[in-house]
Amino acid sequence: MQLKSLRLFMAVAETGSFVAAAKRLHTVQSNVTTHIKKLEEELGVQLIHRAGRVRPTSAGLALVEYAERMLTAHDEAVSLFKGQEKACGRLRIGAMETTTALRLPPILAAYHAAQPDVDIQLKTGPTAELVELLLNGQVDCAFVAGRLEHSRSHVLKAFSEELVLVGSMPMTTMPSSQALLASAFMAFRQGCSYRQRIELLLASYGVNAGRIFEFGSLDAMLGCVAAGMGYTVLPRGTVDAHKHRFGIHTLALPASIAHIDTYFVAPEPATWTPALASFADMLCDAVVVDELNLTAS
Amino acid sequence: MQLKSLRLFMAVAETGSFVAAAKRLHTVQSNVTTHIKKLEEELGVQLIHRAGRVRPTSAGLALVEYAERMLTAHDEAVSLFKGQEKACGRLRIGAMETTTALRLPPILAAYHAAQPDVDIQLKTGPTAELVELLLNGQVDCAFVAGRLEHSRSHVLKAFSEELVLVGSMPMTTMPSSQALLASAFMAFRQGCSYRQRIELLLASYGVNAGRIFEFGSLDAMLGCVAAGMGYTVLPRGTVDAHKHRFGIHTLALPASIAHIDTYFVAPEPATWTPALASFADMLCDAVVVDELNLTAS
DNA sequence: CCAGCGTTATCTCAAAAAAAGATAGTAGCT
DNA sequence: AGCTACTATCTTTTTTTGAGATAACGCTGG
Repeated sequence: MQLKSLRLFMAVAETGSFVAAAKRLHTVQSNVTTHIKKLEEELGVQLIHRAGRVRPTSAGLALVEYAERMLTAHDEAVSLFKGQEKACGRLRIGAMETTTALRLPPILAAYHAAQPDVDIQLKTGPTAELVELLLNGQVDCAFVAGRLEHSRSHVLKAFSEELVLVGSMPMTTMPSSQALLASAFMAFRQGCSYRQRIELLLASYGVNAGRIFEFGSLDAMLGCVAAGMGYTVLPRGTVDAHKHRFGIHTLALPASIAHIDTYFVAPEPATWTPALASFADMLCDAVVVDELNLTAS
Repeated sequence: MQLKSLRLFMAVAETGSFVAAAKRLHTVQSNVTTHIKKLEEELGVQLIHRAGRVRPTSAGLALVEYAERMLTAHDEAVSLFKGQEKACGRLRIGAMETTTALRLPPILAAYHAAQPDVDIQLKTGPTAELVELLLNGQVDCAFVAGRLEHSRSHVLKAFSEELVLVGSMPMTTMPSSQALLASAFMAFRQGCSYRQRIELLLASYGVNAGRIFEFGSLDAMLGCVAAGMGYTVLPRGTVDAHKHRFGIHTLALPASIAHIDTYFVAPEPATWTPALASFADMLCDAVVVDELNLTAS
């Protein structure tokens, strides 16, 4: 059974004429006859009354319902990829907790305004997990810390973050090695790239990674820091946005450790759905604008 | 876009291999490549990741949903016509009021027991209207009084009825011409074949069709006869079934007028859905059994 | 009842497409 | 680095499709 045959069949059913159906689909009457005949042979039943008025038989009417479902699904699939202007369908984004909290809200809002028909799904997790999700095709794109080693991926530097030490008390200098050793550190669960920085930081002070508590959410983590449980390391922007709420304090870290980039990663552009393509487009523009602003200031 | 290509695409998506997909659908790998490639060209997007593991891209996953809808609809359509054993779908039956009341209930019950997946739709109307519905394809088959003149139709004599005169008082002889002239007659609405018999009956008594009241339902009609409004003419079986309820009385009519056959009519068998085919089969058997019973007794 | 008109079925040929096999190229694995 | 298993490409054969010409059919009006 071919979709082409079903289209011809529907045209015959609607126009009540083989000639008219042929004209509508830009072909000749003999082809309509052949296609209908083939459908009839395939299903073992006469689909069209030829005697007198040309119209669908009972069997034909029954087929109409299924043909409509098939053709509608086909048309929708085509318009998903070939539809001009508005994208539709689904966009699954993976992002780190900190990116989700600070960077994503305005981006997603802008995207939703531009593409209201796209169903946005957001998954949060540490970098390593996000990379895994991306490679398994469980997300369409992701925001991760650090360049993806994988070749054949589209990578775009999205945001630059400055990591700061976060504690419950005001700090002017780095706490002593002993103080660090005595404190707990809060981090996202295994695979978080910020966690590596914490370990790097502790190592640079000659301290072995001591107690590291794992958290799944930013709020819980900051809450514990505020309660004096210990320290954490987070992007300055993320902490600033929550400073007042939690009553926490920050200290700049050495540049070598502090600077971290967030990248937008996705498979090759050739594999993108229109929804993803327009998201990447928007992001690219936003980043360029961002960089211009930085240059200007 | 071809359904065949979509099947191959789904097989690739499921098996994660072009070779396996080819094997599953009994073809060779090069054809799988060609079909997928054609799909990709048509939609302007890469559907399958070839590097490393073979798996659907984001765009491919989006297509999967539509492909499933198309292929499911296709499979259902095929099984509607080619499905062995149980028929499914819809069966639209047209029947006269009297047939519906007396003959159809046991038949429909038996059919529903045999084909529980068929959605039965019953339309009631006079013969002329039913013939019209049948010719317009608004019912799949019909029970009508009198042979259908139309050629290219499947016709089966389904039931033989004996018409009787129905009145509110016991009758031993035909009412006088004057009594008939003074009385009203109840009939179904225009197009009812029994109504023609009433007029024939009156004519044979030299009486012009006087007042004929039209009814849409059997119950209403018998109720009015019982109330002494006048006479009607109906199959004996139909009246007998309601005699006690209404307190009405019958009188045999002359054989020439009394005898009337109900036919099962439908388009050519080649146009039948499996649901209609099994209904006609059942009916045919039932009629044969009926005739054997009559012969035996 | 028959001729004329419009419609569908059939036939034919050329062109296009699909299927299958052979081969080359590529990625992952040891 | 070489082996293995996979996909892409190329080629040939076969099948299918599309379009035109023509025959057959069924209405309709005289």
